[in-house]
Order: sequence, then C-alpha cells, then structure tokens
Amino acid sequence: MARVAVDVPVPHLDRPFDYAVPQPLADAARPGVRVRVRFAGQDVDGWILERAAASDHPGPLVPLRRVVSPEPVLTPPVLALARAVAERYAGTLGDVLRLAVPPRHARAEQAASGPAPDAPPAVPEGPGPWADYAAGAAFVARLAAGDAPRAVWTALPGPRWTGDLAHAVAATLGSGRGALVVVPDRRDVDRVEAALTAAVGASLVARLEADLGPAARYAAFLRLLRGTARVAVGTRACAFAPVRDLGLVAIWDEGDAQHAEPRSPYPHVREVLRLRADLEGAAALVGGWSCSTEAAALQEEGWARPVAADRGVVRARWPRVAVATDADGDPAARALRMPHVAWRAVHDGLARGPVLVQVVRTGYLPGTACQTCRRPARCPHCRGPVSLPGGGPPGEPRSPECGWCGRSLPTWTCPTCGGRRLRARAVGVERTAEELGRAFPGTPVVVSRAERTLPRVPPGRALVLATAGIEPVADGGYAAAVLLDGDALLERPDLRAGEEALRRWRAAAALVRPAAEGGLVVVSADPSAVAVQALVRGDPAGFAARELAERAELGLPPAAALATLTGPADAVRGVLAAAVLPGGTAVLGPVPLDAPDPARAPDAEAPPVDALPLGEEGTVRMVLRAPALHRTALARSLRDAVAVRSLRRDPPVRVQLDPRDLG
DNA sequence: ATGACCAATTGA
DNA sequence: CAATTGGTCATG
Repeated sequence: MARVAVDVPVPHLDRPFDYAVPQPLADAARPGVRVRVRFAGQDVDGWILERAAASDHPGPLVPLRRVVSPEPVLTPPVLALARAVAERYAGTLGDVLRLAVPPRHARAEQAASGPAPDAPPAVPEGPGPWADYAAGAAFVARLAAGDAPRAVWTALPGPRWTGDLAHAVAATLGSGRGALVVVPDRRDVDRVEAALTAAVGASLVARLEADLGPAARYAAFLRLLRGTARVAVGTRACAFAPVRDLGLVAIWDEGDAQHAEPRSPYPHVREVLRLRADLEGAAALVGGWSCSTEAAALQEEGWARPVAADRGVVRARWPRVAVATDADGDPAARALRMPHVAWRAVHDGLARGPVLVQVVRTGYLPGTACQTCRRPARCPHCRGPVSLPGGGPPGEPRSPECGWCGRSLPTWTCPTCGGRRLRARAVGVERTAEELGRAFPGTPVVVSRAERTLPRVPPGRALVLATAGIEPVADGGYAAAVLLDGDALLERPDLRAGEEALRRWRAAAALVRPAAEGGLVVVSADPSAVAVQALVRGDPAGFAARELAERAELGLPPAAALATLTGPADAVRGVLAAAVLPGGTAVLGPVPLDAPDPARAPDAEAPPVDALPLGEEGTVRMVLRAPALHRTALARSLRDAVAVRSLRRDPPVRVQLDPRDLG
C-alpha cells in the first residue's frame, strides 16, 4: 500500500491517506511520484509519500488509479523541508508542494537524458576572493572540508559578489556536495549563472526560474533531480530545488522584497533556507551589501557568524559618502530640486565618467510636501497624506485635501516652517531626466525604469537615471552617484523605512568606483538619521543590530512573532475564537481594510482605523503578536483553528506569519 | 470540496 | 407527518 498526500485545497484534509497499489503499478508507485487517486468521489492529484506493508486504516483501501509519471520528483529531503515550511507558516503541505515542485512537462521528461558521467568538479585552491573578508578564508576552508558553517556576509562593492558566490559554491563542490543560490530577480540569475559557469562549468549548473517556461524549467529540475547538475541558481522557488547531497544554501540581497513568496503560505526564502540548512546539515550564506534585521537576528541568536571586510578594506573599496541637505541655496541646484553638493558631484563626476542619479519610484510617495522646507504634508486631523486633487479647470485654485479622511484643507500651513505652498513629493524619472539634460547640455542622458530596464552602460560620460533596484551596471564603475529624495524615503511610516533606504543606497553605492579612484556618493537626506549615518560609515551590520535591539525593546518583529488574519470580519473573529493562542499573545485590531484604491500606490501607508468610514462588515485584518519563542505554537494554533473552520465550510481566512509588510 | 447522515425546524 | 434546512462528520 502507499501513503498519499491528496492535493485538495482544504486545510483539514492535510494529512496522508492510504491506498492499495495494484500489481501493474507496483514498480512505478515509488515514494515521490505524482499519482491520480479517487478521493471523496472524485479524481484528484496526489503524491506518494511512502510505501508501507500494512495500513492502520480499518476499512478496505481503494486502489491508486494511475501513476502520472514514474519520475520521483518529490525527494525525501524536499518533502521534509516542505513539511517544515508548512508548519512554520501555518499552511498546508499541498500549498508548499505547489511552490516546490514545478508542473510536469512530459516532453521534457522524455528528452532528458539519464545520469551523465561524473564530471570531476573543479576544486578551487585557497580562499580566493574570500581572503578580502575577515573570517572569509576560514568559511571557505570549512566548505571545502565538508563542514557546514553559516555566515551573514556583507559583500564588498562592485560586480565581484557573483565571483565570491561562485568560489564558495566551487569549494562546496570540491567537498563532493551540491549547492544552491537564490537571488531576487532574473538579472541577478543571469549574473550568478555566468559566474558559476565560469567557475565550475555549465554542465553542472541548472537555472531554475518560473519565466523560463514550463519545459525548460522542468528540464532543469530533472537535471538536478538526477544529479547531472549539482548547482541550482534561481529565484524564490529555487530554495526548494532537489539538489543532491546539499552542502551549501545561499541567498543574495536578502532584504529584497522579491524573496517573500506572494502565494500561500507566503514563506520567505531566508526562512526556507534556514530550515533547509538545519534539516540537511548544509552550510548557509546570507549575503548582500546591506543587512536586514532578520539577518541580524540570525547572528544575534548565534545561528550565523559575520563575514565582512575589515574597516580599512571597506574604506578603500567603497566610494566616499557625503550628505547633502535641501537647504543649500544655489539657484541652479534649486531649479533642479537638487542640493548644491549633489549638483557639484554630478558636474565633477561627469568629467571622469558616467554618473548615476537614483530617484524614488514614480507614484511611490503619495501626497505632497511643503514647498519651502519639503517635509511631507500631513492632515492636521488624522495625519493622513495631503493631496492636490487634479482634474479641475486649469487656473482655478485647487484646494488640498486629505487622502484618508477626505477633509478639504484650504488653509493648510506647514507646522514646521509655516509655509503655505505645496509641491508634489516625488518627481517622475522622465521629468528629472529632461531637467538634468538641460542643465548639462551635450551629455547623453539614459533612463532605466521598470518598463525598460537597462542592464549596463558604457564607461563614457553619461547621466544615468534609474529608480531604486534597477540601476544599470557601469563598466569600470560610476564616477559618482547622487541619491535623491532620501528624506521622503526615510519618512515613510513603515517599520522598514530606514532598513530599506539603506539597502537601496548601498546597492547604488556598490556600483560606484572606490574612494581611492575618486568615487563619490551624495545622499540627499537628513544627516542625523541613523540610516544615513550607517551609509556614511559603511556599517550596515551595525545598523541592523541596533535596529533589532530597538525592535526587541518595543516587542516588534523580528524580535517577536507576528501573524495576520485577513478575511470577512465574522470569519476572522471565528478563527480567533477557535484558536488556542499561546500565552502572552497580543491581539491587535481588527482593522478594516480599505477597498483597493488605484490612486494610492501599493506601498502607501494604511490609514488608522478612526480615519475610515465605520460600520462596514467588509474585509478586516487582525494582527497577533507573540513572544518569538512561541512562534511555532502560534503557527500551530492558527493552523488548527483554520482547519476547524474549514471543516465547517466557513469563508476562508488568509493567515500570514511574519508578513514582510504590515501595511 | 463533496456527500451522507441526523436532528431540529417549518409547512400543510 | 413529510419536507426542508443546518450542523457534523468522513473522505483511504
């Protein structure tokens, strides 16, 4: 008989069911294969979890209907991982398996060859680029020796990080083990794949990525499964890749929001890899140019150790950072909405090469700011963002109004400086490009934006404008970079505002030439802000540690476990009533969720409850907060409660553990 | 989800 | 008293 996980979307059926194995299927029905079974009167898909001699099910067993494919695509380590992830995130095994195993592609299965002859992996000699990092040489040596060290790695700037990663992977292969690398997006997959190919050869590397197409994706998956490829590189789902004898898991730019899975049960790559490293005894490398508070927590609890360059190396390799405030009075700079120091950096930098201007994404910041002091304008009644409604007849004075409570604010006055005029908070990339083009005639202006990203630019004189996250790489590095709208970024009422600003700034700074070669970064922001100081000092780990300590004091994540329940008001109440919550759990809310408003940017802040129209029994969100050590108990209690409610056919409630954004 | 079953509730 | 609705339970 076979123990089968049936793929039905109902939480309370998330357990194995036993089936008889008919004689003709006896060989094919191995653990890990996809099957089709009769369940509750209909044909459903399922997975064979294990074979066993006898069942403890009292009744007769129904036979398996069909083995979909003889390929055992669900390996025991990946099954164990999927179970752990389901438990950690209060989700079902079925949901996790949907993320972990790509859909079958029959033709790709047919085409894929059998196991290839064992190509001898290239064994790197010595620490290579890791000699630049304190504790780096030891880390690589332990990888090569078959050990399982775990590190939070602060990378040195420039394109070298892909080579650093490839070297660590090669060292792991040298110990006879495989490795996997997860990066935020396709551009980074391209880069890491290239570096890995150079280091260990293309035949050992499998690229795993959703927009590769079903056939190519499944083919790459099979190469790993069969051991033809030993290294997986890809985005999110790659965290579940069936790499054999896994020796190293790595995540790059761990603070990037792309690492949070948007589908149920919303696991984060960092957590998946942490569970996987523990389950499979693999080494772990959590890297980036910055450091999230979660990564700081991994160090704090002793799970991982820092790998970073010494102070002197950091100072020599990173560009110099200067802070500019808006107050400077140069008329040319003012017309450009750019502080004078920043303008000078652009001007001087252009004499030596390309200059990067990082702007805030269009529509990222709703509302307006004071024309004089540039502080974001807030509604005096509810602290909501103030907007200038458009669409009226031209010339007619428009009265500002609050985006939350809707009050008209014709007499708005800035509480800081007494100014009475408002301006749009963020200026579009195009407009800034035009203005800069006029200010520096004869200079080519290039724009990289979401719809048309530019992977790289040539080394010559050019102004390169980009929104955060899609900056092109300049061959030989940028002569200078200017980071605009810093204050607006920092003042977002988001727990991660500082962390996220620092991450974006460091990513831009990493593309600039070293200080020794005249590389300069100018950030336009409040010089007293902690994130700004961390950028100047080049100490993201220190920033994250401090941030973590602060959150611990306030009982906020990641120092506390958090869960959100989202759904119809009475269903959310029902789940809460059914849940046996661990001691010390605080219940916050419920807060009514505003109807999706296309005018408001997705990252925009959520209004407080008392600013919303009341009385509607719509969708609500409730937040549960428990001490960090009760995270598992919190997840289990919510999973049980959801199962009980689903048995009663209640409308579904979305449960999210440690959501990245609270809104 | 889907269906079976039992009990309470409603209607002639 | 039969028909209908609603809650509970099992699905191998």
